[in-house]
Amino acid sequence: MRREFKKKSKILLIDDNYEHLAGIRELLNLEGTFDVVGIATNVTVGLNLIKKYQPDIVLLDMNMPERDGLQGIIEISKLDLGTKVLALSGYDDADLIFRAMKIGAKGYVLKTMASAQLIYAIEEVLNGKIYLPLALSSRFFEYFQQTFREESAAKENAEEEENLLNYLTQREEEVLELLTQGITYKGVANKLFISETTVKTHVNNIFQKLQVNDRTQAVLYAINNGFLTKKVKMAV
Amino acid sequence: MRREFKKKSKILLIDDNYEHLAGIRELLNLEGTFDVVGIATNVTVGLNLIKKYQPDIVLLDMNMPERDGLQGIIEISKLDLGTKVLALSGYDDADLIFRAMKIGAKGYVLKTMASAQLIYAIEEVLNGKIYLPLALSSRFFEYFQQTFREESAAKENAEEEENLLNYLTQREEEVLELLTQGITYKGVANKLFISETTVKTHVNNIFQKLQVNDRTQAVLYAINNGFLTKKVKMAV
DNA sequence: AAAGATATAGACCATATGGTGTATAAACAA
DNA sequence: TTGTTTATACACCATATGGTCTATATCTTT
Repeated sequence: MRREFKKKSKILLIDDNYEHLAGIRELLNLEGTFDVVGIATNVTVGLNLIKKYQPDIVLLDMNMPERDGLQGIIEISKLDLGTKVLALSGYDDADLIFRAMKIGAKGYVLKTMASAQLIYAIEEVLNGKIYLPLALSSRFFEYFQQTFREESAAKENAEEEENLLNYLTQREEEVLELLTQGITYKGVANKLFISETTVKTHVNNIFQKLQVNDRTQAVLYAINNGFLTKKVKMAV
Repeated sequence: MRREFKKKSKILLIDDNYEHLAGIRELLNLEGTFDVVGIATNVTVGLNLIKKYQPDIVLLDMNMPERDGLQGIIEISKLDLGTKVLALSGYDDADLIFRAMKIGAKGYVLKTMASAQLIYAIEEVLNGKIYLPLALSSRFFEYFQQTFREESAAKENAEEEENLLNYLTQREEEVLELLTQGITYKGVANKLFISETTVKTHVNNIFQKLQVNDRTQAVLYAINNGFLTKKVKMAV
């Protein structure tokens, strides 16, 4: 009796176009190294099949009515079965690609692409890689950079204009930090082991420096000018 | 006299390794379709050459001391000459790739890659495309998805646990919105054409519903629970 | 018709907050 | 040594804020 050394990878297909669904199944069966454990024409059915058969990878059509592909990716990842999702779509819509990749698709291929490329994509994803064809990654990056361009432009402006927070002394920063937590003067005094009047003095100085005239505005200024993020800031 | 129909693309090279610099220059000169207008071993000199020669594309080494590659990309884009930047690096450091692409590099290639691939990358970028070799885009996406995984996990939690903001009435929301702008009760009263005591009543109800006991905490709750972003929220 | 939710508004009181001025000790810079 | 900055602290006072209760007019829902 022959032992099977290489277990076939379990694949599940979800696509509202049944013709296409059947076509891919044929293709994958012919290929021989895959085991198509199920097909579904909508996400709801697909999810049940995934729970039942626990496929290694799901080929998921993005352009479906009702619960669409993006939602599908989210639902599948919520199942927490480690199922990999390879997104399929008829169009190279940059926004769709971006969102799909962002929420965790392991790859994205067009239906118009050669079957060999689909097979390759599936294999790459099964090997734990993320696969996005050059043509699509190009679209992705345009969108990606455009998205961040505005963001960084805004951030730059914010950093260009002088930040009044820089004038605060060490102690004043500590006080302000506590204020941004909604703590009362008395509370601040206790936390810092100083008297309440001292806190008031610091607070007044903070108001002067930030050119505001009450707590709320000071807190808002701090939040809007990166006071909190300074300490946490990702190096992205 | 022969007319030149295809103008050679102007290229500038920046790399602190002179050997490598000279090597690439040779390669590009042999290729014949490029015109290497300058080479520099640091960003400062490079910037000056860019201003002088206005190259179409800059090959920029990422791993340089002092003003490094990332900073270089930023500086170049600040010149606002539309100069395209192709990042060069010895390593496939995911973080570096991610950051370079984020701040606008048009491509990223490894020094170890075949010269044909470098030429191809340059041509793609010159044609207005963004080029990231499959091996690198794969690294990029791993990092990209990881970065967003935590973010979306946090967001999901925030949305799962019931948001006390949902209990606010229309009017209370209006009042809260004004509070988040640091406006005083009297100010709110004037803006909404109601009496100050009415504002106080609303505010007290808001405190009850949000389970806080002062303005600052209410504002913080609102900010931390997407009160403001609800209206602006990008669909990213 | 009755009950409930909402927006309005007042009284009363306690406390928190903000404004201004003054003062002292320590650390530091000119 | 003198002047500056910083952290500390208090007095005094005005106003803003918050807590609780009551009350009315609409409007909706049952």
